[in-house]
Amino acid sequence: MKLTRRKLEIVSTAAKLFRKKGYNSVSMRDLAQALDIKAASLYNHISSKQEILAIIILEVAENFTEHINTVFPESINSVEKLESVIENHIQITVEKTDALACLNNDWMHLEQSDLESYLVMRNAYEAKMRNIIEQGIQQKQLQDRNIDLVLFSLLSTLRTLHLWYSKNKETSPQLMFEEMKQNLLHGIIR
Amino acid sequence: MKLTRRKLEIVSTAAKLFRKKGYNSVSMRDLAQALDIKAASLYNHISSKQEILAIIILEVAENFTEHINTVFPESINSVEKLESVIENHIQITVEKTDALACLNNDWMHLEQSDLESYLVMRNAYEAKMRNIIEQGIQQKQLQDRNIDLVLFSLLSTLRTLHLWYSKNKETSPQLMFEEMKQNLLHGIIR
DNA sequence: ATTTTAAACTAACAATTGTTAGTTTTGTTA
DNA sequence: TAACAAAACTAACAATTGTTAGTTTAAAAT
Repeated sequence: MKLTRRKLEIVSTAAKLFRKKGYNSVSMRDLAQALDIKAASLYNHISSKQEILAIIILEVAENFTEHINTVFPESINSVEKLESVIENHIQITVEKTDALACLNNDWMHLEQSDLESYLVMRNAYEAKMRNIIEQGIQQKQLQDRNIDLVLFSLLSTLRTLHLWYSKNKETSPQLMFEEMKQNLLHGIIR
Repeated sequence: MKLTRRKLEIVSTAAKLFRKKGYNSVSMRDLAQALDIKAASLYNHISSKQEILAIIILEVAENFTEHINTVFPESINSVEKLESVIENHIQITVEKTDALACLNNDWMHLEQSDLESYLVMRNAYEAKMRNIIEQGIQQKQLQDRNIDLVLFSLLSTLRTLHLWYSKNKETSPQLMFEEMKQNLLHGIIR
């Protein structure tokens, strides 16, 4: 089934609902009501509830994958790479807030090959981030710390930034970028 | 209903399951099966599924509340206060991993007065953290940044540290504390 | 004007949900 | 041993779940 305009409406409405209550707490009747139609009518456009979740999550996951691949092979220094990653996370946070929240909260409800695809992408992403950090430590641009905890410190904040943004939508991406670069890379102590 | 030993077994088993799949994806039959009894037997010990969730979440929330109240009035400097908060988050992460994950993922499925209690505690906690950061900026111990984003940068990582810890259970709390203090307060750049 | 297509509808299904009622088993105390 | 309490059981309930079949309506193409 291809992505018609109506199907995209369904998917983005679903993302909004899934985000608030979680995939399993939103029934097809809830979703239909939000679109002012009956539940059965949804099946003219989508093949299953699962398909909706997969579309939402895999699209964002692919965005992350694409970006990390553009930044990875270049020989710019690792701090610039990290800045580019931060910028990308902010952009996705701003442009695809609901879908990003779904990815974070409901990825474990994906099934079979979709779950598989997601995990492959996530693992590859983290491995590449890890490489950037390792490179930074080797080149003495980053502090010599526990790599996994550095990686987690960065990603945990970047991945959940949508929680902050949804309550502060007036904030410009530029400001968020400058502030987060400081907080994450330089810390908060004077 | 008071907390007997059996009831605690039920609650902690539930926390483990809720954590993996989310509150609404764990049925009372799932929970019963994990305890090797029938679903109806659970009701000899608990009054509802909701009660289980409330016990899990409110207990952890009270732990955080108690700690921030011990650290708040003292006149130690704000960086030491932040270090104490970090230490407390790590301790709860290590000692109550499952319950903490439930709190993070499923608080929105609390109902009525339990949801109210949770939100009151969470708001109070964030307000006190905010005060500490404000004090730190005034006293020139912290960088003069967007306070809300500084607050979020700290809390987002501390709140989700259980995700890292559950895959790295051999790590000592001491090491985690030292590394996270560095990452969060001093940043990662050399 | 007629046909075709898209997208809604009603009605129903089988499965699963949290929970209750009433009963039996188990282990402890009188 | 008899009595009691704790904790399991079986059976069932009403509500909700995702989904299907078949039908009607509205819009677009011929």
